[in-house]
Amino acid sequence: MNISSTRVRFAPSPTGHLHIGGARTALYNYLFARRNGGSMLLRIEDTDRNRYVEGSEEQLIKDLKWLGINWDEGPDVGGIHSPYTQSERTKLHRSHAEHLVNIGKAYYCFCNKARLKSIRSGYNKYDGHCRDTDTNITLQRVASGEEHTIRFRSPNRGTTTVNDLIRKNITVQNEQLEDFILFKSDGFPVYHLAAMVDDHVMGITHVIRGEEWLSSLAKHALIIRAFGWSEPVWCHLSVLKQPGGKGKMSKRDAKTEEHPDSHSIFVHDLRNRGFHPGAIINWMVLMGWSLDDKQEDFNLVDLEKVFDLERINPSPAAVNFGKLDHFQGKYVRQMSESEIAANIKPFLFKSGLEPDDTMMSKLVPLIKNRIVTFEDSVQWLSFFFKKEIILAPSDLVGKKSTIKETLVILQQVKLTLEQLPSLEHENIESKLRLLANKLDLKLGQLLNPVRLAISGQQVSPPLFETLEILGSDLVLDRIQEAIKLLEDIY
RNA sequence: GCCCCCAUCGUCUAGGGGACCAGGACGUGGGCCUUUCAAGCCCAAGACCGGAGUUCGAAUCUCCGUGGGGGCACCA
Repeated sequence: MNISSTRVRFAPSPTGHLHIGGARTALYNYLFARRNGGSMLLRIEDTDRNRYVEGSEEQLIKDLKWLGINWDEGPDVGGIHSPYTQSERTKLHRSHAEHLVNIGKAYYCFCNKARLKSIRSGYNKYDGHCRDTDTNITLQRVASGEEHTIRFRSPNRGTTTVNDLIRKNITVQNEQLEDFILFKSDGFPVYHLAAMVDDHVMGITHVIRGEEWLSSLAKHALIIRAFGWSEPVWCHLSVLKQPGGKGKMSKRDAKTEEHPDSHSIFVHDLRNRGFHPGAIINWMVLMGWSLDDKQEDFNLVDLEKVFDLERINPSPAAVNFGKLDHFQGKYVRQMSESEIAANIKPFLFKSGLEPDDTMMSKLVPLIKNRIVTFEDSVQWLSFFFKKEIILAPSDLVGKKSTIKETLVILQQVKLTLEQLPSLEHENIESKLRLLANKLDLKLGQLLNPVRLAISGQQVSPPLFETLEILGSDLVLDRIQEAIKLLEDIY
């Protein structure tokens, strides 16, 4: 085994759905590991039993895999450092906490929550009440089963300096630190201890995580130094901000009047909306990282070759859903038509439409430049499948037109189409162009009532192809229906 | 209240003392194309947070403001 090779981890807590902030952290870890020929681990940090959400671990794994982010070791695939679920490692954490007590770097604390609450009042730090109690006494109290925690003995003078890869040296005054808890009275470790122990034992070389950890970085470095271990390379990613750039990205669906182009920040919602994982990856990777001033289109394979921690931008990035749409549209346009068909199908079925493959192969070319998400296909195509379409007669009449004119147009078009042996779009086009000419109308003026009559919509895929696919029975029926409606109000 | 981080077009960013009256992308406005809507192509508007300092020279280095963000638990 090459013990010097790069090892990174994504270590989420199973408290809810994966959102794009977490996904982006996972992505950066994954890419960095692949770039360096190293290993990526997934570790579930579930030491807070109160916040545990049933099923979220499975969902998280599903979402990551869907995005194409994989790992070499983890709770689902195992590995030489199993288990990868933190709550199953508490014995290890406990023994490490006790070791710190033995070497004088930590101590048992018997203060109850009521007392802590009373001394804290506001932002006061722990007063060190149990810090200097005689060891023989504390050991006895622990042995007798008295409820206790283990606290880290923080230095109260001097400074602690830690180096972050993209932020350089970060120095804190030690007097700012308190004797924080390493091990809780419920028998579980606190994150600070558990993560550092696991990272060390699992051979993690680079810790790439969110900015929210920056303020406890000194604690983590102090723990590692107390054990006498060497530190990983630290790399703290900035947070993601709301679309407008004001405030932290919020978990609620951000689609509002202010941000009409917004989407949910949860990966599984994006998936259900019909986004392609590749588009999401391309979009996410650029929030806080760039290669240069030339290339913005990347797929996972590209990124695995060029991703670099040094080019991460430390300043917070606002989420821009418009750009997600852009990458998604681009993705669709470069996909093959059969691929698009395969992606669209589930959405059509979900809406109760039942396309077969030959139908799909005719339809996809008409909409592939018009859809953004795969879900969009539903509104473009549903009138092809419905038995009846709902029409308001007034919609049939264009703004600059009259009921009479519209009626004439529809009647003439119907007549023209009836005379065709079969509906082929080239043929329809030449005949209707002639008709427009004859009636002294622009082609658009002639076509719009027809579009409405057969689709029920102001906008539709290109009309001539649409008529061909619909077939003459349906087309003539719908035009006749529209004529009837107009006659009723005329 | 205290600590820490960050600061280039509306947004994502390039830039790392002279190559910058600051480049690209999304979005926006306009044009071309056109049967609607798109797609595509072309054009345009649009930024170095403020103030000191260092320097022959500052978007770039330093300091101070200001603004934004993160954190200060027997949460992660």
